[in-house]
Amino acid sequence: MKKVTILDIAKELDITFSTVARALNDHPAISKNTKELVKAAAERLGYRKNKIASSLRSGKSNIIGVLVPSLDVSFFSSVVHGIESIMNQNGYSVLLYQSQESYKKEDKGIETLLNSRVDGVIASIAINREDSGTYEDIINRNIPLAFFDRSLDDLNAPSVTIDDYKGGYMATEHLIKAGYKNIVHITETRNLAIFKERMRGYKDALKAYGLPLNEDLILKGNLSLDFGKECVKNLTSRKIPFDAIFTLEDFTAMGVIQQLKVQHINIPHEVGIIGFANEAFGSLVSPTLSTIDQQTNRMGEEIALQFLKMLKAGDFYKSAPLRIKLDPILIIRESSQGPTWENI
Amino acid sequence: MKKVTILDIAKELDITFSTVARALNDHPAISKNTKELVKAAAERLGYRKNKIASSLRSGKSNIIGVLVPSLDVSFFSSVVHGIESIMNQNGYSVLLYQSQESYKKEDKGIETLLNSRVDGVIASIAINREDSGTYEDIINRNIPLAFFDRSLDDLNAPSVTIDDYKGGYMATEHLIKAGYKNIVHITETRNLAIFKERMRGYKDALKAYGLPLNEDLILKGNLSLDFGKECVKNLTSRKIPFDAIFTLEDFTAMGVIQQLKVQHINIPHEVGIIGFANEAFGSLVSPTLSTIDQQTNRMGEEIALQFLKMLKAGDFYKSAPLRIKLDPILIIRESSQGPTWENI
DNA sequence: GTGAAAGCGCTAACAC
DNA sequence: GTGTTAGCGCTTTCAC
Repeated sequence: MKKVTILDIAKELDITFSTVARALNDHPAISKNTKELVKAAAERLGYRKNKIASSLRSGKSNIIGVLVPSLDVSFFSSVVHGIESIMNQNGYSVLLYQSQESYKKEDKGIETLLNSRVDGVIASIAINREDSGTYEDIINRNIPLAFFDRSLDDLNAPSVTIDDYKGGYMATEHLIKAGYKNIVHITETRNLAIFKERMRGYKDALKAYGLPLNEDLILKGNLSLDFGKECVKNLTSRKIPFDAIFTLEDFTAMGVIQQLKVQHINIPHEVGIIGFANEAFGSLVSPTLSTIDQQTNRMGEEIALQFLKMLKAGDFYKSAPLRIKLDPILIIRESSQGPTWENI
Repeated sequence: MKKVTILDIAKELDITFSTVARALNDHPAISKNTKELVKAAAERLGYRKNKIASSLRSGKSNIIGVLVPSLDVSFFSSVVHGIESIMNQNGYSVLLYQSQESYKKEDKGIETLLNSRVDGVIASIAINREDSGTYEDIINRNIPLAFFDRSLDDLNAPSVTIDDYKGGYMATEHLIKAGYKNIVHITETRNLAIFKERMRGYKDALKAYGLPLNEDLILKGNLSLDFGKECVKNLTSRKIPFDAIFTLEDFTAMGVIQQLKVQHINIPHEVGIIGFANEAFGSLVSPTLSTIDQQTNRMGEEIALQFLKMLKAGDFYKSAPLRIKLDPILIIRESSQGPTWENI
């Protein structure tokens, strides 16, 4: 099939290509009759508008760049799912880039997106990012930028995150109310605001309920199922008393559960557990895992809608950026039903 | 920041813009000295190549379209993860489109990708697609097309799938060898080759081991956790004897497990179970779920590499398309350890 | 209501 | 080794 342009349609109908262009774009000054003729001819010839040419000329690509650490993490793929759905409904396409949790690849990604002349960028930063670096380029070029979940708050860009502080607080408060007293928190060594916030929530909840803050009960490492196991081994071998664990995310919690089972420590009666993120497996494992839901789909949709507003508004960095914090949702399952044996 | 073009660099250095263009593209005929000067100036002025302009002129966008049902399904997000990683390493970007399992949205997606002048399309078809429809447009335009997992074999396009027949056979064979005799298969009503193949494998394995094929033991519905539960209720209420279940995918298997537990039927001694897909939760649930791994990351990488070959080769539809079938991997866990109580 | 013409920022063929 | 020139297929301003 030969590629057909508006010129071919123009020749076919013996009118000029500018009339064709206008007809195809539903320009008001074109008669209904002409429009119909043009559209019929376009269909007949198998015409497809060349978006590249129109982007070059108009300066708008109708593409937005989405930069995430990795689609292999369900949290991100779920948010991207939401973003693409909404963007798609509004006439935008999504150009995807994964940083693989490396700020270097992230910088390369921003460069690629910028070169591709995306109309905007939605991003969630890599775990090892130290400075705002290349992100500033986006702002300097006056291209809309928005963050979700992991944001750079120094930059004047809007963001949609969940309230991690509140999530940490809720999780800890739930354990306290369930009757647990020596609550361990497992967190990350690496420097990411969301994890710090969760820990801050943990600490404040303890304080609010008059429980002592014991630094021995805060364990730091690199999140993973195995790290969860290690933590349990570590605590028990050091004979540190504890009756509940709040982990920074669900996989670590799962490691904790597995190791406790190995050591025949009853969940939830001897040790209560709550994770964070509401991974799919939480409702399927035994005992089912209490957790904090992050409203991933809602986050994707919310950031996309926010972004569309920005695009319409035009002046992206004039006013203070909107920072939306979604409420985390406490999901209580079997793993934190309370130490009912404690009175024995 | 004003947008800077090769013309600005040319003025700055008092040379012509074509020299600048060549220098930036590392053209061999340009002196090392000039190249360095140009690159330094580009850096200094904050130049970014306008990919849109270069795509328009060269006819290559260096973007490939990826069309999948939904990123909310871990199988697809995992494959897309692999595709993007490889493409990215080879200088291509990924334009993402989700069909949401609707062939209408899929058609719209193909149109969008074609309009965006992607250099190729990698797709996995929607579950309700009946004809090859718009996919033919891609081929007619001589744009490389490749499928993964769910393909349209009528079209002359390469594909990477797993050998679903073999997977079905392996799963069934495993149950037989473990000692189960009355093996149920739960499959889909909707018409998708991959599910039919799994069933064909099931049937052939029974035959190969001299077990009778009982149509009562083949249940059809819409895959879901709830459907798994229903199947168990259905079988037990109709008092149909069975001692193992092979489900078309893991979530359905999970429903089966949950319902068997409710009815206090022991797994794996009274009933053995194997799923399909190796979802993340399989190793975390209790009992851990035997399943068939689909090599998702490998599939993504394989299809991407295959695709890059196509792009280099140039003549996309001249020869018979390569259809790569990856071997499924049997993963044996607790849920199918065999009916050791049967001898009691 | 339609036509004419310019130009978006590059690539690449042809000069010298 | 570098300059000249002609588009790629649209959008958009200015005519009439």
